[in-house]
Amino acid sequence: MSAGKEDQILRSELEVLRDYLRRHGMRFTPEREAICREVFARHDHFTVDELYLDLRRKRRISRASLYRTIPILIAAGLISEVFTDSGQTRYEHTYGHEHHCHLLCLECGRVVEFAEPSLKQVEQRVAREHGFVVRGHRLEVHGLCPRCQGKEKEGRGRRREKKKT
Amino acid sequence: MSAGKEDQILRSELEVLRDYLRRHGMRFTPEREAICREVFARHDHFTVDELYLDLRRKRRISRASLYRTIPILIAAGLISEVFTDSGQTRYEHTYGHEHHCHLLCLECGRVVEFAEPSLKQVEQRVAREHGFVVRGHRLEVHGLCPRCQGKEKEGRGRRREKKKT
DNA sequence: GTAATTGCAAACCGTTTGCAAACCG
DNA sequence: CGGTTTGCAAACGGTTTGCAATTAC
Repeated sequence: MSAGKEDQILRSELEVLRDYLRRHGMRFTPEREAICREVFARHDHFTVDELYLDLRRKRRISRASLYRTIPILIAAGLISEVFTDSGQTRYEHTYGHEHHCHLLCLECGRVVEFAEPSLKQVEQRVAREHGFVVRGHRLEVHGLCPRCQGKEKEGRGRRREKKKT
Repeated sequence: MSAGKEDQILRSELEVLRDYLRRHGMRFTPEREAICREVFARHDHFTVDELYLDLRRKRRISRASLYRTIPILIAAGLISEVFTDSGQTRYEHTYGHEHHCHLLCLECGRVVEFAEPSLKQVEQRVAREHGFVVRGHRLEVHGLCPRCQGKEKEGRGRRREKKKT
């Protein structure tokens, strides 16, 4: 991703967004600004619906705007999809942060972030070998967290939970 | 995963399935057998629907049986989810195969598999540091394949295609 | 002014589920 | 036989989309 360039002044996420929009003939609207602010205000792995409910408390906004804005934030290098959890995609803001990987508990869904610098070299090697230009990577390590070891259900993993209305 | 244990006689996937089912008080039905065979007959990253359409040509089967059987095959260590592509989950059979990672073209969806033995150590280190028991990992490297470099649309990636009926 | 964007509601589509009939052990 | 599994069709739920009204530039 384009983040994490050290020795370089970091523009604010809003500037990045504004620039991206301008360069693409798109408009910098209050909705897009609010969504971007909200995304950088939280420091978790959020779903579109969580974002929607929080934003909704502060202003008028529709889910459609969220669904239409998320891909823009991704293309602008501000956020990325981190993983899919019971059918819903989870995102995190990445602009200005070191790249990191995720350790996931298969039983309870707990997430631990960790750095793995060696993956940069893996990226390079693979890209060279296959003629790709690399844009990024995603590493998930799956396992059982301390609390969930032993009480393992020997089953088919977490089921999708019913929506809590 | 439980695959890839060298110096050990490899049971056939059907035996593995039969054992798993018996140990769990479930039945070895012709449907489950057919699904398992089909999964090991193909060597690609398939969606449930692709599997369904192919199986359908050979025998009577319902989508529901597929959706109910896939989690069993996963729990039995025969297949795994590889990635999500325009909203659909793609799987591959993994039993009896060395673990590998995937290099994905963001533009056309092309997939290249590659081995990365060093990830075993990464798994171990992270697991130790956080007290997890590791079950496996998934590494995706994202980029542009040779054909798609340059013609890059500077956009929001591939859109979900309409179903081809 | 005018093309882009928003909100709404309906459509979409992959997946899950209730139920009666079929069937494995 | 009895509890599992199947197929069907309907339900679910996250995401996308058509459209008229609104708005950034």
